[in-house]
Amino acid sequence: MTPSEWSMLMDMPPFEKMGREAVRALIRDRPSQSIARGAQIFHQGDPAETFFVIFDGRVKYYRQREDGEEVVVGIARECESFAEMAMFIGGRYPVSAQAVTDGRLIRVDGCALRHAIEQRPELAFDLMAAAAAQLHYLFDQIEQLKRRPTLQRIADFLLELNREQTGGGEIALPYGKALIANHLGMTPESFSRGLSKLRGLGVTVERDRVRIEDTERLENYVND
Amino acid sequence: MTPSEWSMLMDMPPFEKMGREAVRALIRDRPSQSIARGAQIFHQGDPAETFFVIFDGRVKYYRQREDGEEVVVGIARECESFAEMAMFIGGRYPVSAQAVTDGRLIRVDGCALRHAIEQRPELAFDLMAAAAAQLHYLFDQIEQLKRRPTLQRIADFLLELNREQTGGGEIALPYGKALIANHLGMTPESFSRGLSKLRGLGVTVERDRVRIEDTERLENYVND
DNA sequence: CGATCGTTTGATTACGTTCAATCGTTGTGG
DNA sequence: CCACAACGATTGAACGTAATCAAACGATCG
Repeated sequence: MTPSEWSMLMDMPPFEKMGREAVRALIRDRPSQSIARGAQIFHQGDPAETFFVIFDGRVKYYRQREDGEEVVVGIARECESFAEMAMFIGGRYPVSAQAVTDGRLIRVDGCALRHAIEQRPELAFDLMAAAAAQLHYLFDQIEQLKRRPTLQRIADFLLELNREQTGGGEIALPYGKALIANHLGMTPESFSRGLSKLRGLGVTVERDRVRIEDTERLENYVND
Repeated sequence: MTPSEWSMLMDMPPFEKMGREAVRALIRDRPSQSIARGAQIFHQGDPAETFFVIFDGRVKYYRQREDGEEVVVGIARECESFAEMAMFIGGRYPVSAQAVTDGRLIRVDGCALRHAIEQRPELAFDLMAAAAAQLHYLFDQIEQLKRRPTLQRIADFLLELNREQTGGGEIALPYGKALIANHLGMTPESFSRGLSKLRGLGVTVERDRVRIEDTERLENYVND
């Protein structure tokens, strides 16, 4: 685990409140590990004994349907943790997780975390805040899926990416378009066509680079 | 608060682990209250100082859009708590809540709950389990919205209701069809037409009574 | 009885999916 | 180095599903 990974970890709730020694005890013998694109991190239904902190890369979590189709329900990025809550219900992961880029992450043992909480109950609040944020995010997603057409979902997604990145209208799509489409709840074809239509509102796409001419315009199209 | 309400409360996590005295302290001066159909319980964006336990009736929670349209993201029923997590993120409710039937519920003060957790950290695990269950439920919903046509969503809903109720194929729809339609992410018209189509699979509808001739058949239609 | 609300039914439209073909890039082996 | 697969993305045509708009129906209530 590199010094930068340490500092990343120590800036995150709930670790920042624990102090260096406690965190060291928490993750003791588990070093951070490199993960290759496509690597399976866990499967839906696996016993959930750990959760994860991503130092680098992206991880999709998704449900696997009987017919083999995947439905993406979220994508986590560096500096985020995920599956924190799985350990508290039936001890099984409710989704599968797979790396969509090369990256690095660390596993945190769930039992150790429980012990830490029992000793310092305040830590529970951080976890609950994370859960609440996740719930909030899913509410958003449901609202979008229910009442927003594909074009607006795409525009929303681009604007959100823009906010996360430079904010200057120059966007790099962080993963393949098929995955984005799945994430947004549409087919790759619809996503592609949607991007084309957005040309009419000052959006140009080339490869995985997207350029928004006028952020304002797109925003108020989205909030029409 | 009636004795039956007390026993309902004392059978629920996290209260059952707290003991009668602690629970009494937790809800001290707040009696349970009757709620009329249509009563607003809280609005999206309101400061979240309490959460709720429903003794009787149903409560929808939903997002309010700028254009005034409502998008239902969940419906809670008797013997369930809701909004437990809202207090841990920004202190604002992320959704609005409204009673869809007459009913009774009780407010539980968030600060008092926090103190209870600080004294008995195990309680946090119950809350986290509730959050995890909620997350699980929302994952399900997203999967359904993304990949299931209206007919299957309707059939799923009926089968789920059947499981909750008698299990014998006789179902009473617990609230208006327009609300069910919204909950399932479709228009009332589509819901109505869907019910009609299900006649072909042995489902008869009359008023708010639904009868499933052959549960098996419907189930394996859903899981085709 | 007439008014209102919720539900149903009908006709039409629009949207997004599906199926299929093409294009462009990347990577591989001859 | 080039030819050729393999993959991801795009484009096109046709279809199907659900939304929309509009009207009728039925129950409940004053």
